Amino acid sequence: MNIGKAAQATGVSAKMIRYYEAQGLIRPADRTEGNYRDFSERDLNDLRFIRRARGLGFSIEEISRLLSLWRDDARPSREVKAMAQKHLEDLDARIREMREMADTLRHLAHCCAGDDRPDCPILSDLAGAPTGQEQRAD
Amino acid sequence: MNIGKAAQATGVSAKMIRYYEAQGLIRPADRTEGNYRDFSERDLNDLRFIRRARGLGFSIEEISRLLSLWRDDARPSREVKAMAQKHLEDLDARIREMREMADTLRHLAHCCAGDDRPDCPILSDLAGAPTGQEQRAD
DNA sequence: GCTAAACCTTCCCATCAAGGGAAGGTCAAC
DNA sequence: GTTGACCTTCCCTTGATGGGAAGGTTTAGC
Repeated sequence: MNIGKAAQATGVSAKMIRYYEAQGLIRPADRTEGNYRDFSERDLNDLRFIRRARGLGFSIEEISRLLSLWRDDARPSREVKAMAQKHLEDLDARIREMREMADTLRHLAHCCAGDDRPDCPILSDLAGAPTGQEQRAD
Repeated sequence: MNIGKAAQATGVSAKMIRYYEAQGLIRPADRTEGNYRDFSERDLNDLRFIRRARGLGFSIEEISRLLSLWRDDARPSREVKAMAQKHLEDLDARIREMREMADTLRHLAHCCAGDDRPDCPILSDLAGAPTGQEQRAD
């Protein structure tokens, strides 16, 4: 199966398949006489695994490790769980940060008249005016 | 005030100050005889504005527009509010995505024994096994 | 069996906001 | 007047992804 069909079958773009190969995430695909990549069913399964792991926000490096664990029949599930929990902490931290941004912004936008006049609490906040809502150093 | 002092005074690194200047976000700073950048109080205020706007997640391009509005005494606050709301939508969308990832991952990690045995619902999910929790195409 | 289109290959470039580091010029303290 | 701390510009790297060029291969139509 050539790269275009493999891309269609897995939902991973041809570009990204080549990139994953270059990064050593997947083994180099077989080649046809004409030097076209030739993907096996197993290759497709790896690509689908990668697509799902990307969908959960794992980095290429983390996915590389997850693939090794997946292929290792003697893996301790402890290791997989530890990776998941570490990634979960990262996600939660980033969500928290973004929620703080969003909450601040929501408050400021709510306080802004949004009309023809220039007075704007959003700009006042960015300019450093105290509002009772700015982030304090804890 | 030279770039090091300006960086300290504003919380924006010297690297980033030069970058913002190169990107046209701030006007080119004055120069001393020795070709050092020389920042005025007004420059510092611009840098602080940028730092706060970055803290709310605005992109360089958006900040460029916000700075123009800030400097324009005749701005309609409507424009600022519209920018804030657009950015807020982006933030909320990204938060939603990440929360879906985190929730899925939390469930999978919760279901994983995390011991010496190889059985692992996290890997099973990534490998495509149905779990009742995977994301469906709506 | 030829031709054109569709596909593949590699290689380089861009994104975005930041940092690293080299080579060389300037300034300040002692 | 030397030394060390600072500044300057320039280029490279990050991470995951896409764009596009130049050129080779395969396939479908005739």
